[in-house]
Amino acid sequence: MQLAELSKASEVSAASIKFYLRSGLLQPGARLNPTRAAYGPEHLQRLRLIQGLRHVVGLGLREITIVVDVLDKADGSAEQTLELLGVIQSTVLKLQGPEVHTVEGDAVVAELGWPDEPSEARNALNAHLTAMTTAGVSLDPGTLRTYAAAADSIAGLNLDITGSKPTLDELALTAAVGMHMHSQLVLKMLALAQASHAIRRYGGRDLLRGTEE
Amino acid sequence: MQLAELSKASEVSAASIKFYLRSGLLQPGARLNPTRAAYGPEHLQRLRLIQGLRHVVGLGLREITIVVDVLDKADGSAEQTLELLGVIQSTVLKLQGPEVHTVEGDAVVAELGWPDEPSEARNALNAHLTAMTTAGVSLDPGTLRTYAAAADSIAGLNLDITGSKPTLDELALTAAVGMHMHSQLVLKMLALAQASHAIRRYGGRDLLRGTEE
DNA sequence: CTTGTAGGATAGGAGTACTATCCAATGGTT
DNA sequence: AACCATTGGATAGTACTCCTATCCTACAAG
Repeated sequence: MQLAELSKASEVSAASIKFYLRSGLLQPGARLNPTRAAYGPEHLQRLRLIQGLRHVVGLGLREITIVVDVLDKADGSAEQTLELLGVIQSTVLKLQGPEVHTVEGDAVVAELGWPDEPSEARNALNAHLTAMTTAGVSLDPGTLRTYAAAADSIAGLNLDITGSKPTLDELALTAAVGMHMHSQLVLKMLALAQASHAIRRYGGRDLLRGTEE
Repeated sequence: MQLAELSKASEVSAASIKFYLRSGLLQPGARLNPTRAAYGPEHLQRLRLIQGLRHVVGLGLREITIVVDVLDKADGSAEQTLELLGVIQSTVLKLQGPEVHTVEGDAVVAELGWPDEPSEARNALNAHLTAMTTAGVSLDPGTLRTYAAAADSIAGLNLDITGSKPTLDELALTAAVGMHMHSQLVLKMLALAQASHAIRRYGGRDLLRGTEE
């Protein structure tokens, strides 16, 4: 498979593929001669990963680069898979900061029997809980526990699916897209709940059809 | 309050305030004479709304413009408050599309006794459920119901807080920030859950501390 | 009457993600 | 063996967003 074919198969323009090659997002193909290179299915998969992270999850190229760099170093061992998931999480969460602790966060971890170890994700949760309190966004412990329980079951399912020996690219994509989709689902659910409560409270009829500009 | 003071109070540079004025995000101040204008608390609040939508929720200026345009037309009546909430939701959800229906979505609405009316939010939920199915992201009905119940209680609290006659700017900010914060909370919870499951499964110790590049 | 700051307008800059163009080498076709 | 479209590599340019810097004039306080 050469560039033009790869472009057609992936629905990414040849110019963009070249750009990704230059940016290091895509590994160079096997060189056939000084002016030709062959690409394989792994390149197609990588392009799918890039497109998914870019357009579904909404990551920037710099963040995607971080993920693919780990992918390119990984060999599929358990350790590296774990590290990969960690990097994906850090990247999707877009967070790095000092270690933070919250009683609520620790309570959730203890309650669900999650391993009590520091991680980027745990820190992100604690930092976010702090931020929510600071911003004055209400959150009762029951809701937090509800989220945690839901997350617990989803995470199990997610890893089950991705556990059937997919490529690391697929694992990465599934993990990132899954987290993002669920998070967005909650956003939409909240909007609908808010709309529903608002209709009850303010008693509108069909005022929520949107902007009819 | 003149420009310099407003800038100091809001922590937004004078140049940016001028830019927002030009963009119509901020109403012009009361003109004292051809080269001077006075700004009031409402301008400060508007700036806080802009900053929150911009940097917390991550909206673009075009989207923020849509929200403030509605705010500037609204008078605080129930109808307009409802419309405002609808616009905020449409904007935060970044969605417009054809009407979609899903059995799961309808089931949730029926189950929680939400008003069975079409809305942007409801459509967004249905569209998203469809997208999740298409993307192969697993979601069992129990989890969906869990989210819905959580959203239901949060929405109630949210409107209670915002119900104590705040300004419309505050209402808008609270609604948008609240939705976004909860959605991000779930994202972080999912990451932590996934990390925890992965540690159990792949048996790492402290491999999730992140990218130690 | 001077001087400094406000406010307005215009242009410029930084970041991101491509996209278009050019070019020499090549390989398939004739 | 000659030809010509294509490939891949490199460079520069584009489109968009969100500001930021500069310049200018008027006015208000001293």
